[in-house]
Amino acid sequence: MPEPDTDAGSGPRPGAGGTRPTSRDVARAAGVSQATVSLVLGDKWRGRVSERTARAVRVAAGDLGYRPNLAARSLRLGATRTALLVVPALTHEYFARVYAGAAEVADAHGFGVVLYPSPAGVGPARDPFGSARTAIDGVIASSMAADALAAIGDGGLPLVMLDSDPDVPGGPPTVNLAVADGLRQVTRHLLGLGHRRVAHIAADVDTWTFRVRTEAVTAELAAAGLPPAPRRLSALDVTAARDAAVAALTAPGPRPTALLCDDDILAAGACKGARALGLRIPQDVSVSGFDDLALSSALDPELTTVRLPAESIGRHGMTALLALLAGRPAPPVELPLTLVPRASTASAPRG
Amino acid sequence: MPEPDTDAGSGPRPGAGGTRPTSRDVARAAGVSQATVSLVLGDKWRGRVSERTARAVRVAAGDLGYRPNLAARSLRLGATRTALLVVPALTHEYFARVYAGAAEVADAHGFGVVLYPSPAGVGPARDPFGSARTAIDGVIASSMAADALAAIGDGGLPLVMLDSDPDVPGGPPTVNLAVADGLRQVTRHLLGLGHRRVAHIAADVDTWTFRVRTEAVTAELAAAGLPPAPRRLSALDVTAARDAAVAALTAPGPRPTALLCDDDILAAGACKGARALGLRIPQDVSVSGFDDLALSSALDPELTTVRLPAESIGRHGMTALLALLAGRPAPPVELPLTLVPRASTASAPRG
DNA sequence: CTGTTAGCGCATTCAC
DNA sequence: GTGAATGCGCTAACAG
Repeated sequence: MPEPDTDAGSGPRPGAGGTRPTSRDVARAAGVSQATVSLVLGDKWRGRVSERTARAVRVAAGDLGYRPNLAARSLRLGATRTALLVVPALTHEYFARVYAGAAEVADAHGFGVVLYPSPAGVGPARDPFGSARTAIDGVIASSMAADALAAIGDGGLPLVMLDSDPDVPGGPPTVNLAVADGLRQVTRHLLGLGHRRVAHIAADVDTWTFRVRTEAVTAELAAAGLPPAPRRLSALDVTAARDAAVAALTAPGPRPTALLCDDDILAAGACKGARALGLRIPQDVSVSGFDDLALSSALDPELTTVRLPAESIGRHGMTALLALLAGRPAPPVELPLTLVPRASTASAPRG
Repeated sequence: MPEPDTDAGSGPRPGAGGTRPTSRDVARAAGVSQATVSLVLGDKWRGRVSERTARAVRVAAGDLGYRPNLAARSLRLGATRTALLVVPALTHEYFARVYAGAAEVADAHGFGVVLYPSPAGVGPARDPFGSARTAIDGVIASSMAADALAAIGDGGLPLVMLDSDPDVPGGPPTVNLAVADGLRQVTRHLLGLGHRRVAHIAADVDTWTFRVRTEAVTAELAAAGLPPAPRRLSALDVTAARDAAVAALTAPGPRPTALLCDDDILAAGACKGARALGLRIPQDVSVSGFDDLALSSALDPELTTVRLPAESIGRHGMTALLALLAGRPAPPVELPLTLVPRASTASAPRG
């Protein structure tokens, strides 16, 4: 046990064991009333409390280690200044970055963000108030499946959707990535390198973001006068992607010269699959990813991929939610994506 | 203003726009008093409320879509049933899994978990109540630097440390990984393959978990009668690790035949470095990681690494915190680690 | 300029 | 077995 810290002059113990100091304690210590304390610490005393008193209050509060009781404040205000960020998988680097962005602007506005990892993307999310049981002022939902939305939206809470279908008529405000454009960029990149036989390794996940990817690839190939890419569905893990890539590369007919993958994880699997068949990347087959995860530059060769402004979408999402909470409208946003060409794609082999 | 309720048979709107129903509304709807509602929904009406009344209450509550106001409940109970999980980096898969484990047992006990990503591991964490401003009953801190702990520990809140020095005298309860043993296993694995010149690519991070790794490697090599491994410090990213590996492999003297890395990320960089020098893995040089991230099997060849029971440590951490909150002691825990031999390590080349 | 008063929604005594 | 009263800590009205 450490000695009690120097109970010399400095006053009562800061965060010590017993009970936490209340605003009344601060008031007593400063020789003022509770209301004054509230005003001073709430930063709304411009012309109502004397400078001297204000300082006294702050000193007393600091001395006592006073922390306002959030529960009481929330109860009184009817708001918690807390937003819930619902993500399909916390394990994914992308969502961590979305969180960081959201938390940043939240913080600047005195808001907090708590995470609710919706179980496995599948099925309607369980009660968000079970796991992240904080009282919540609003919800930001990222990349959610359609039905999962229902469980959330029903909460009657202000809602912002990230990376989700913006064309739902009465739907919530959305902040989106220009996913379609991103895939157009990849497709054009591959076409520009002379690839004519491109296989699409697609994520087997039924969310807007992945549906759009398939459409974009198809449309862009059609625009170039090419037949639709043979498509292989794969779960979002390396092993499944590996198998999908092997299947794509060994299918009857001429072998694809490029594997366009919905995601960096899939691309990692695709690389393994190609190599397992003795194919070199990018000389024999080009592979492209999507997301620009740390993974994409950990691989060898580094992945050509598309950078997603994850923090930015988080920031915009929180900004939109704040607008909603303030009764202002939140116009839809679409953020541009940039192609990051690296070593995993090269000119199509001749023949 | 909505009409007073009960105009149509089915009753008032569930989660509709206006105001949320309170327990008093439920009481009125069920024709009982507020106290009865509280008892029924709090599941403590064993012999105090009649079965019929209880059902009526539950029906009314369901009908109205009643949700207890957490703020009010917390205020009354003096506890929030919420724990704060402090992690140095949310972007890391490991912490996501720790969270999942903690959330699981929390959920089973009616607790919630909110995350606080302590900025960049460096410097004392900023006020945890700024970002995750929920009221908190206790804190679980994972893999924190020593000084960051201070800011947290001062909160006077019950605290459990994960993956941190268990030998601090008056320190908080700890739940630990047998990190030292894990590195001993790796070291022995390499020695068993005939490697005698092992370089250590170490994380340039001053936390307990990494200090222990270095000590364990050193001790194990000494036990085998070998000189200490040449050590290269690297930031926890692929590029830095690549450079460190190149430096290690091109240092004067005989070339190391194995790179023992503190972490899978470092190992990924090490692989790139080795390959950049024209060395094959594992024929020319073996590389080992630590963590068993998804990355480790995305690489080619797959990494020999050590699996960390991340979910388990999260579960144990929450369990310990619950014990603390219940006034019970939380005995220290140490979880075993298992070596996962894969393709990135092989017999030392002769010569 | 400052103090007094009231009430947010809930869980809990204590009467009945 | 049930209802009426009380207070958690805070902030927003008003009164001085």
